[in-house]
Amino acid sequence: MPEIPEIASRAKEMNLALPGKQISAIEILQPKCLNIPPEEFVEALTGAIIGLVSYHGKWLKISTDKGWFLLNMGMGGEILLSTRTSLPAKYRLIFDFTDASCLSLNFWWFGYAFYAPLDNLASISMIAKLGPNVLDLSLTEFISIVQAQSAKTRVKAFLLDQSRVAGIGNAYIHDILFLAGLHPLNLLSKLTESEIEKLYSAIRDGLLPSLHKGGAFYETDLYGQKGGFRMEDILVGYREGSPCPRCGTPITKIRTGSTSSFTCPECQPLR
DNA sequence: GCAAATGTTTGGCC
DNA sequence: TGGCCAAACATTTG
Repeated sequence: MPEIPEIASRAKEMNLALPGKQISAIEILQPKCLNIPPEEFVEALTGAIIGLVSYHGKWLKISTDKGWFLLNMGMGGEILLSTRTSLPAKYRLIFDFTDASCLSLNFWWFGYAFYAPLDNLASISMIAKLGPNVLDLSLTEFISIVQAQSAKTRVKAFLLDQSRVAGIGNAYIHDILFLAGLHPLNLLSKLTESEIEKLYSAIRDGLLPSLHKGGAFYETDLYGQKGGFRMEDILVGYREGSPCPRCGTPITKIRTGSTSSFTCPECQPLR
């Protein structure tokens, strides 16, 4: 489940390894994940020289001198930098470089690999509609975004809405809400100023430890190494029945709309 | 062996 | 507008 910690880590690794490499060939095994016909995609990026890599929300943005290569890993997968002789068992897309290295991509369910012209990143609506990267916001900016939401917006729905703040997904959100002491279904409009500040801090405290460890254990880096953020580092997420780290009450798994949430019923009361 | 659940995102319906 | 469902169809768990 690639969210900010994994995406930002991958962007950093790619930035150290990819700039300057020239794409010599592109192999597409799953055309469905593209935004344009495979022939056009190959034509657009073959020969391109890679520039800086950045991220916006859950999207990786790889710049090249021939346009943007945009990647959304969906519900998880691998981005591996290796050679043709050591490819992973499964992949859906391979970029070969002129130095004989190659970047293979796999995602195990949904995922997108898009192309956008250099001067028209906005043509990709999925990216154009994204809100600011959640870790880039100042407290003041965060407060004004929160206050701009409608009266009926629930805390969890807000945090997951990529058009408001980008980068939080349904994995790290469990610990973020726990750290903030908020039930996922509480109304955003009922939060006091100090609760909004606490939520702001909780977002950082919930994401930064994993970011600093290269992402979660269930995702791998460009070289196949697992992330350093382990199950033991998770506070309440996926820990149904375990004691709450603060009060000892068993953590419960509840249904919140079409997603699940893990919460401490004592520390995160529904209001 | 089968059913259910799983990180994403969009679009359609009420 | 929000909530809910279905759709893209892989892989793991009970």
